[in-house]
Amino acid sequence: MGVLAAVNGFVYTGRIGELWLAVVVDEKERVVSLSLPRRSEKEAVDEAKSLALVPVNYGFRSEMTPFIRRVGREVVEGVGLYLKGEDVKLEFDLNTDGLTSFMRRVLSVVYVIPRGFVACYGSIAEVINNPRASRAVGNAVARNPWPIIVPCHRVVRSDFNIGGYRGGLDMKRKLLKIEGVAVTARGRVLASHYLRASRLRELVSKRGLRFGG
DNA sequence: TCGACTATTTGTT
DNA sequence: AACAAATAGTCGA
Repeated sequence: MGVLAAVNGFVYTGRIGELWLAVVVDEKERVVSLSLPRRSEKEAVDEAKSLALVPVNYGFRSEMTPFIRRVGREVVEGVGLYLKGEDVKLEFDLNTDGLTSFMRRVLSVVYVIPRGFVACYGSIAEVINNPRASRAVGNAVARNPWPIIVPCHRVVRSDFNIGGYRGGLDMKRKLLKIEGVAVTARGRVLASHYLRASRLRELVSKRGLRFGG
């Protein structure tokens, strides 16, 4: 009964080493959502489905077209290479229909945080001209349907604690380490990796709003 | 310096 | 009305 029309889609699953990744791909070959690498296939599937912001009528795997299957495979392979430390560009066609305007602004900023850098929730709030909305930013980032592709693991707390992560703090630490961001034993990132709001704003004006505003 | 705690704050369900 | 991956402040050890 939602305002949003449902789309037809499929869950593609694949292995990354011992782990599983699930990707929801719609009929137009756009990525609706993906899971983080999980220990079981079911866990990954459940997470990917729960992160989808668009209502999806899921079809059987046997009904997947080769094109849809290819998108799923490319996402899994891309994330797999990423976790191996390769500097791959994770650029995919995304279904952004379910994003609220606030999430669009927040994720647009998160999208431009470069590899090897972090920014805090408050800085993002500042950049979207809503300086006191840091907590709401956390709320929005927590529902990011495309973890790793939209690098929400690069968002940390203003006191340099790394903050929370849907995929677990170990995963967040691992991702940051892969990108060359040092995390101390106490779970702090070094200030040298920290992007100030002014620099973040410059990056946004250069790269544009990936998800609109 | 560090934790524990408080008031304040905003978008979403 | 309640929640969340927050923040800035205080206080005591």
